[in-house]
Amino acid sequence: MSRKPCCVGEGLKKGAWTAEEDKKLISYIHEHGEGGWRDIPQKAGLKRCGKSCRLRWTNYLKPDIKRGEFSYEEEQIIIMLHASRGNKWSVIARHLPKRTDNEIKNYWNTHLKKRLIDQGLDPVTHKPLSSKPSPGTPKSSDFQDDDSTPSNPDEQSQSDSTSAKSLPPSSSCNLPEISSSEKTPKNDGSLSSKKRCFKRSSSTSKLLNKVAARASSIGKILTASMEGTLMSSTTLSSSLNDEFPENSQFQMDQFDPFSQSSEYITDHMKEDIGMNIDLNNPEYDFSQFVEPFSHIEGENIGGYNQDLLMSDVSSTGVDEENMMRDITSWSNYLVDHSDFTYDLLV
DNA sequence: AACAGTCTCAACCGCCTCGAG
DNA sequence: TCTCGAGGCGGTTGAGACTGT
Repeated sequence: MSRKPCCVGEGLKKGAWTAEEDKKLISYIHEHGEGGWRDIPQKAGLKRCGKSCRLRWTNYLKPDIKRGEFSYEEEQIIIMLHASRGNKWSVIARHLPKRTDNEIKNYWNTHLKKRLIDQGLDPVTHKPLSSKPSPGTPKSSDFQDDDSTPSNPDEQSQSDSTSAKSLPPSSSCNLPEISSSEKTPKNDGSLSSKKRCFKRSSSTSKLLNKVAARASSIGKILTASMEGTLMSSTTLSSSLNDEFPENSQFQMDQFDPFSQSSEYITDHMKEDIGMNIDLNNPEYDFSQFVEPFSHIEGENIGGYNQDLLMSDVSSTGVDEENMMRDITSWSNYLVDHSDFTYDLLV
């Protein structure tokens, strides 16, 4: 069955939108609301097709869209979700409110994908590109075996995405602690950029462990969410965006970067928030863990709640178990192979 | 300063899904 | 059940910006 293109029409304009066109579209939607895209161009006095209007609105003009550089947490969420879902940009976008699927897709293609390649990882499978195992390749015991099933059997190219052998990407060059003056997005992934980012400094180990701790935190939250033990609708971001307190266990002088386990770090995260909890206890009510964070005022990039995750998981038919294996392995990897992570990138 | 090569990302294209009739 | 159309989705393109020589 063939269908005529939706945007065929005499005199329809293409290409970049002008400020005048934007103004017309915004004005019309403010007055009449979204929907009925096919009729909008005529009613709004635009020589565009309805589809173009919808895209312009949803991707750029909508008032609650967040623009600009992606935060570290956003990057990690994208990478992890991509590892388990593949190029399901709209699914990934649901976990990053205020970001559009188009923006995430672009960011992946121009930044994150290249970074994975630079690190010797296949951006599709998240496995090493070369058959020869690299010195820091995680021990096989760090990852589950290959009985994982594709997250989406329809996508052969993604068939390995959920493999628990997936190597965790280390996006260390985008660590939030890198000063903004040093962080030149243009050069992400370039050798010079890497060298700049990874001068062996006193903060390197600290940063790597922060990465691992945060990854671990994300993993725990996702785990709890999928298990249904994440009771509150607290946000992920509030637990992740804030720097560790000054007296945190992540202070450099107390830190042995190569002997930490994710459990160690998680334990000290718990100390940081002043709670005595057992995250490894399957009976543990995870809401108690995230509760303190939910009181932190301010940012909310997440809106990363249980309902969202569960609806996402159920709608995509992802293998939750394998996804969590990946996340856990990913965070463990960063801790257990922090020396390799460093060497790889320098 | 000029040119060529590279990068970024807004926008487009075509297919898919879903709901209404 | 089938058809049709609106909206959604992911892949791709290309203009403009940027960088290197």
